[in-house]
Formats: sequence, C-alpha cells, structure tokens
Amino acid sequence: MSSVVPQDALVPQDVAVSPVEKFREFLATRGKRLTQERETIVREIFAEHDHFDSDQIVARLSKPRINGTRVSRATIYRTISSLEEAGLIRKVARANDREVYEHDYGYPQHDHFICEKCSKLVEFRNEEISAILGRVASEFGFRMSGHRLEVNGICSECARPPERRHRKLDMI
Amino acid sequence: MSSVVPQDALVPQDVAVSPVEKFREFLATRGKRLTQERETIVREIFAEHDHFDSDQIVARLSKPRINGTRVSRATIYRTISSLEEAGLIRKVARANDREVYEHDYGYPQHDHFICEKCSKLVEFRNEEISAILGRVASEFGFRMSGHRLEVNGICSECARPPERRHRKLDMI
DNA sequence: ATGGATGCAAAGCGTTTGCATACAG
DNA sequence: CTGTATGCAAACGCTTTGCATCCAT
Repeated sequence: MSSVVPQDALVPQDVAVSPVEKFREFLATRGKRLTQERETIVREIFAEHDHFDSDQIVARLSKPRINGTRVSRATIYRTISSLEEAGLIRKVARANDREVYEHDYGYPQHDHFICEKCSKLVEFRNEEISAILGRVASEFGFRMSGHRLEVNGICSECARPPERRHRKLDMI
Repeated sequence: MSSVVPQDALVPQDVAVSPVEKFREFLATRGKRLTQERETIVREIFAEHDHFDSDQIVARLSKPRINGTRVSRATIYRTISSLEEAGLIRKVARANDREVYEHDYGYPQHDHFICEKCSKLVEFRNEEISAILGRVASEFGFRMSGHRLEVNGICSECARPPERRHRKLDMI
C-alpha cells in the first residue's frame, strides 16, 4: 500500500506535542499508563506518514526483535483502538477486508483518491468541500464532527495505455 | 439559497426497466439465468427504497416462508455481490461490522449524514460537490468513476437536549 | 497489595467456498 | 446431457476476548 502526497499542504504541521506525549496525556485521563509496548507501537506508527493496517504493524512488531520490545497481536489491536479514540489516528478506508488507518494528529483534513486498479491511495485537500459540507450539514440541523470521502477511479498511471519501454519502439 | 436538494429529490427516477429486468439482462451477458431465488431477492431488496445489509435480507428470506421461495444465506450473499457488479446496488457504509447497501439503479447520486448516536443515515444531494470532485480529479489525472462521502456527526434529534414529553411538565 | 497491562489461545462474526444435489435448456 | 444454481456446513480471515500471569505504583 503506497500513498502519494503530492501537495505541500499535506506535510506535517508543527505540533507542540509529540504523538507519544499526546497519547500519554490521553491515557492519563483514563487512568491508564503509557507502557513500553504502547510507546513502541506509537513510535512505529508515527515513524513515517503513511497509511497502514493492523496487520502491517503486527508484522513489524510481533516477532522477536533484535532491539526493542516485542508486542503481541492482541496488544497491537487494543492499542490501535485506543489511538483512534485518542484522535491520533483514524480509519480512512477498507482494503482487502482490513481497516486502513492514517495519522490524524498533526495533519490537516484531507480526502483520498483510491485507484481501482492498483489500490493506490492519493491524498488531496480541498477547502471548498469542507466549507460546503459545513453549510449543508447546518441546513439539516446536523452537527458535523468530520467526514470521510473516498473518490474511486483509475489513477493516471493505470490509465496510461500499456506502452513499450521506449517510445521509439512504437514506430515499428 | 440552498444547494441542497431535500428528500423529495431522492425519490426514484423514472427508469425504463425494472430492477428485476435489469438484473436479468446483466445475468444474460454473463451466461447466467434469473432464477426464482434471484428474482425473490431482487424484489425483496427493491420493495422499498431503504438501506439494508445482507443479514436483514437473510432474516427475511432464509426461513421457511408461507408464500414464496425460501432462499439460503449463501445464495443471498452471492446474489448481493452480483447485484453490486450489475450496478443495481452499492455499498454506502459499514455499520456494526456489516456492509450497508443501497439502491443505485434508478436513484440519483447522493451522499450521507451518519449520526454517531443513533446511527441514522440521512441522504443529501449536492451538485457542487460532484462538480468540485470532477475538477480536482482531473487536476490529478485521475479518472473518477464515483465517490463515497459520509459525513459524521450528531443529527438534529440526538442533538436536542433531553426534554420531558410535554413542555408543560417542565414548569413544575 | 492492587488495579492495570500483556500474551496466548480460543472464540466471534460476517462472509466465502467446496461439494453434493437439483435443475434448466 | 451439460453447465449453472442452490443449500448446507465447513472454512476463512480479521478482530475481539477470557484468563492467567506480570508489572508498576
């Protein structure tokens, strides 16, 4: 699963507190602790800005690791749920029967193109949409808290007709 | 001025062919037949314009029926998949770990509010959004085939502060 | 001590599928 | 006859959970 972030609007915003710290605060409000395992998971998830599913994290953390904590599947699932509650991550889509998550903390609201051929997720941002939604919601007396917008179709790469490696060969 | 097309815009459009007939045509192109079971399922699904999940249809059709065919769970799942391929229905959301479908054939494109409290789905239609998406997609060289937009929040009913049945009682 | 956290394995649950049987053309 | 469709039950795959153990305060 790859994700392209072509717009500079989607680089991380400056956030005062790191995801780990943010999570610790959240846990504290629930009388819970930031354990070694939880911290490992958060660091792994926020190591780079990319979409992910639970199984990918399991794959990386649940087998004996040279350096670092090994974390069980159960704990990973439980922690991902907490991270979602904490607002650090959110579900963006479903692919291959798996929930796909992305960072929510420290990144601006955006939506996604999903290529029906290669399953690539491409982020895009558009102010107008949020604005319209806010307006439409209020017309319905609906108190909007967020939205999820997936645009399906074929990405430019997959749409390109199959071509030989070099254009000149086409002249045969 | 409202760009929202309220409920009555979402009544069925005049369609030349009934869902059953449309499905028969689709099946024909695949060398398949419209069986008694398949017809029963389509009729049940299109009996009224409402969202549904597989289990609801199973509940209605998979037990011995006084009048009408009984249909197995497997056939219902298989037929719902076909209906989706045929473009007669489409997935709109996921609720309680189940895919939620709606009629796609004969109804205009629209989006949904989803109440986080009562899970109610409210349809709304807005031309601007489609227009913007078309524009943004083309900027990305993305060939858009459709979209899925869920707006989360609290519906007007659930947002209303809890009040006693009759206002006069409030005066006690 | 004590309540929270982890890991393991088993259970859950919606959905899919293999297979034997039934059926339509 | 031959390919398709159905029903049943078992299989699947992701996710959740019961429970014994472990750990931090």
